[in-house]
Amino acid sequence: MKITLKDGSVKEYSEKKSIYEIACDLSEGLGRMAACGIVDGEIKDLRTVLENDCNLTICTINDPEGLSTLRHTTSHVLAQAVKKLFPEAKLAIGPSIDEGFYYDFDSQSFSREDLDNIEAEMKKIIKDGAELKYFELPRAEAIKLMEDRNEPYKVELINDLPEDATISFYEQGDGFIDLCAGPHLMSVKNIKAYKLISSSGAYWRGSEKNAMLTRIYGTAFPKKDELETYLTGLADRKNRDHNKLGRDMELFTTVDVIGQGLPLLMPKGAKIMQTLIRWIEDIEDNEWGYERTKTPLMAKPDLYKQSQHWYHYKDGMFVIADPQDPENEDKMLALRPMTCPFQYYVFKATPHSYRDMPKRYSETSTLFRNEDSGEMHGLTRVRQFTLSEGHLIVRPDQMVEEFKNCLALAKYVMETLGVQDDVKYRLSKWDPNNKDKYIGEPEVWEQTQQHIRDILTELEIPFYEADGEAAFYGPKVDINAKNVYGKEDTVITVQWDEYNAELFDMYYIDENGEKVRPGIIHRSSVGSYERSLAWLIEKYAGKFPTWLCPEQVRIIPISEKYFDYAEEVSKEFKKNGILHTIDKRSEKMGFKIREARLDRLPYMVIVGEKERDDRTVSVRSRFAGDEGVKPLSDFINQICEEIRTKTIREEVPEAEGK
RNA sequence: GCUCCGAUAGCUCAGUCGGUAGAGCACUUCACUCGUAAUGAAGGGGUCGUGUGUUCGAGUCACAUUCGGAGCUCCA
Repeated sequence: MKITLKDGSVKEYSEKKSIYEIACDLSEGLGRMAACGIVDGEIKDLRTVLENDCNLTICTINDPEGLSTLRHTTSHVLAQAVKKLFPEAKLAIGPSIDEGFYYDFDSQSFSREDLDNIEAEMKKIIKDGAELKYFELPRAEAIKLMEDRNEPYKVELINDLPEDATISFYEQGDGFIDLCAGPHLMSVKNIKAYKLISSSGAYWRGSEKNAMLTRIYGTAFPKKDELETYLTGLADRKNRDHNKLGRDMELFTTVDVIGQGLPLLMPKGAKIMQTLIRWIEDIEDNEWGYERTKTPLMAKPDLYKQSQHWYHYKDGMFVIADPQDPENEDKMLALRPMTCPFQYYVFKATPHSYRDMPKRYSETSTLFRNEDSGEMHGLTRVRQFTLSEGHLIVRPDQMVEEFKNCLALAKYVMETLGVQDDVKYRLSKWDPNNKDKYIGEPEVWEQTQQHIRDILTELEIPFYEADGEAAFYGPKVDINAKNVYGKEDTVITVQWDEYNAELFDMYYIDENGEKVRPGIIHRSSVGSYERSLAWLIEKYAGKFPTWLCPEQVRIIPISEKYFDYAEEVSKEFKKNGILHTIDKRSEKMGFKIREARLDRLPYMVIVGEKERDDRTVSVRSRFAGDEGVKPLSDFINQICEEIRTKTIREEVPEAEGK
């Protein structure tokens, strides 16, 4: 057989050989480092025996495929260690994931101390350096083996495998056997750097109807220093956690008697949000053709019944009963969980000619959703939030163009905020296997999904597709960003809706005087302001671009002798809309500078005798350190320009401090 | 909603075997009037998240509850 290698060279063998044997044949080092193979594009275990001509890439633990093999094998070592220390634990599954691996057990929960003990046990196992042995069994024997070993979850997994599936196992060390499709390293001795990160609960097979298992998360790397780098990075990332930093910086707080998911924005956080809201409202109305609406925060249930939300999300709504007549549904009100139907009724209030289309409505809209108690997180998932929520009522021939415009607005907003490279676009589709969750016809879903696919392709926006992520009335583009914990949040969404115009009997009059159903685009431009603020805190680690800072300059008088001049400077700043304070505390300048730095201020101006006499300021910034003495008017021009253009100046890290 | 962890001064945290609460920073006052990352001194501040129980006695033990955190599940 002829084996074509990655570099294009061809190796010929007269008899069949395993990938491992070929790796060893190529070089002893490669044999030692090999983790898995890619045969004609498919990832294969090293033990796979090749008989026919094929393309073969041999991956080491330094390749992405090899790294996940390493992690997968580490998860087996973890399972072996857990079985040794906690023989009662039942094995569930243990795959490699993005940044490591996990293994689920049906067992007691594990404390940090338990994890440390398990890690120590893993060390012993690795030191023993067992080989992993691969074997296959017919279904009945496989089930028997797992039943004998009292592993009910494995039995269930085998039972659910398709008729023709190969049922494979790996055995290592003193009789540890796991049902597993592989691939795996040849031996556990190649595991050099690993760490158990945390333990938590996870549902068996990802369904809340099933038992809660105990999951252990861990990670593994080819080398110790790579592991160290990862762990340090993990800690650094958590230092940016908006939920910690936002509280430290006095942007928001929570109060137990106010309730879960109801953060209070403090003056600095509220100022940032005000800056964002004013900006978005201005550009939407003045540059992107939107009209503003202001609609009620609550409505009768009838409205949500008409929109179908009542039937899909009643449990997630705050319903207010009439105190005089609490049982009477006709007198109830529900706080709005979205603005869609309110803006539909704005559209319906007047007749519309085809000439006046599209109508683009936007509202800075406060919404209420009764999220389950475990779902709330900082500012990213809350029970009351504010969305730049818009609905475009569009002629069918305008849908594609307007959808593109919505994506363009989202892109412009992200570019201005400097976050455009941190997002992934997702085409969120319906789930053809779960039709109850969605309204409408399969053909319409397929068609609209294809429209969106075409648009993204034409705009050359990289995207991925996901089933079951659509809104119940239509597919959407979700723009997602990772938070510091590596979880994806949807920050902006643009949705294609073919159904609500029908539900709400919306129409416009075409050139023949006929009533025509419009299409609807649901969209946001920064998404939820709370979530966007969280995103920005984490993106900039609290060091916001100047235009967003709640305090842009701090005036630092060298002593109280210069307070008068500081006030004069302050007056000039105020005239120019520059957000600032004067630090009048009886402290040394060095102390005040240190505090201003720790407060992450973009600018400090120091005023003393020289500055007062010359009407100058001595400027120190987060970006360039000591910027020297400038005429006051020059500094004002400079910072006003920076704020007006929303410039994101590059940070120059200073040697000292945090 | 589920599993687990946590809550002590404004913040970060210590508090041993159950014996009546402690540090640093912050805050207030006073002195100093200062030139690019911490001036010095004095002082105030806590019914230990809340409730119930065990106990002669609870920050410490038990139960409940609220809030916070991680993960799972969910997210119009």
